[in-house]
Amino acid sequence: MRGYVKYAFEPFAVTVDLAVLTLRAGALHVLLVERGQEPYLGHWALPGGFVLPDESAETAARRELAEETGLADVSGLHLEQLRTYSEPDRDPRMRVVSVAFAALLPDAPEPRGGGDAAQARWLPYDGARPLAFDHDRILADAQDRVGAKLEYTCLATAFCPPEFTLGELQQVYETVWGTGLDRPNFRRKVLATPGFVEPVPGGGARLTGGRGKPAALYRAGTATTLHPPLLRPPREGRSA
Amino acid sequence: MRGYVKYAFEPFAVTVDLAVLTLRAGALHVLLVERGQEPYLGHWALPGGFVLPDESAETAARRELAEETGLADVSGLHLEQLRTYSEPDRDPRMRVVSVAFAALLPDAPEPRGGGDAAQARWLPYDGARPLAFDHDRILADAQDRVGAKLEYTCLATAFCPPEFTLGELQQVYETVWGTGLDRPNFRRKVLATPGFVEPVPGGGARLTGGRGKPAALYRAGTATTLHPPLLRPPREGRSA
DNA sequence: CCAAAAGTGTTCGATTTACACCCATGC
DNA sequence: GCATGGGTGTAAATCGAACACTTTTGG
Repeated sequence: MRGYVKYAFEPFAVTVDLAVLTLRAGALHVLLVERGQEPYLGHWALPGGFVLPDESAETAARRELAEETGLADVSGLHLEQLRTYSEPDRDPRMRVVSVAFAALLPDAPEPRGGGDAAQARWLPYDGARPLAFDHDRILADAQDRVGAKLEYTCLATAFCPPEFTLGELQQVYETVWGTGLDRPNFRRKVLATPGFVEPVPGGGARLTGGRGKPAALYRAGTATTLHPPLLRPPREGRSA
Repeated sequence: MRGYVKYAFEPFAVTVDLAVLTLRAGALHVLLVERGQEPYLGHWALPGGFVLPDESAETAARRELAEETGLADVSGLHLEQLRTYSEPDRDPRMRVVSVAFAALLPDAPEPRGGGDAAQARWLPYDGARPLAFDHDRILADAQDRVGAKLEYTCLATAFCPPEFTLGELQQVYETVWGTGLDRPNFRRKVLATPGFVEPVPGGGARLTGGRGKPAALYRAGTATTLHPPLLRPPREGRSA
């Protein structure tokens, strides 16, 4: 039956592509690199690269994440496999199967070009289209997935620094979903979910808008799923 | 930067693995093949095979599904990418990256060995462990995913024949979740979701248990997501 | 004092749950 | 008749959206 002889089948190159998302100035931003060669010369693309012979896709993704962001420690960042893109014609040069990942960053230091020659930059989520290859699709899939997971997981804290206010957490939801939320109700839902957030021991507080009452600080809790879920407000235009 | 020269990097074999699930006699069953060679000789494994040079992983998965089940038409079956498994040591012979899929079947005809030599068989979900390679993990991931998607999508109808009763639909939920559901409430929730199911035009009915009132027949509707979701009853043992 | 942001309380209606009850069929 | 499974009704509890209100800060 299945011949496992090396090279009996056309070999595939296996790469990872990263949709690295963060929040800057209240807007969703993506880490992109400008292509310096054909095809898609001059287009923006998702950062990524080959999976090395002794790496899993996850390992390769975290290595690329460190290289492209220039961050010293990426071990705490949220990195999650999205899906694999394997259309035969997705790279015109050869057969490339790409495992796509979504990564979520709390703050957004301007990336320092790491090992790679191409400089990476943060761009607004809606800017810079069309991207190279099928990266528009990958990026859209990443945003879909993240938006959906905010509903029933504690993923939102991955966008926040180690200590954050409930207002900042709410902004994550509002920015990714593109909707407004009622602050009192949001607060209650979050605090009613055990393990979602926990108050910082000292009971610290921080001034957010320069004015107003300082907000209490929280840390991410240990829970990973949300019961009950924090559902997106239903889009208008129901077929009632 | 990235050298795209063929064979500049160790090539990977790319395969698909299928977790084909169905309901038989009120229990979840999986399609498995018995391995006829080392490694894992004699162990059960998920069906699967190589992605051919001109195929996407999705195309390869549907081809394998047809071959292994022996079904004439697999075009209507639910097939969904799960994730990709790429640990360097997952196959002791060579580097194999596998894109895993979950497939859902309504009924369970005993598989006729298709193009492949190894005979495929339906086994109860909990039987036949441990499976070959990392297939235990893949299968567990498939069940997790399916169980979760029942909550907020119309996926349950993928386990049902073209015409089904609400009792049968409820059994899908109960079997996959391993819990009991209140029939009157289940019925109302399903019917209150527009596009989940629609009554069969003639208004047919079918006797289910040999006794009792014949149940009305429904078809799968056009909706794909459930609003509001049909949440799993919370496991006992909350930290109240 | 005013504006702004955090935090608390309260109301009202929708949704969920739990259970009682009626209907149609085979034996 | 009675067991079995389908289908309807309903009251109580719960949840969630909406919004008024108080608190704490900077100007």
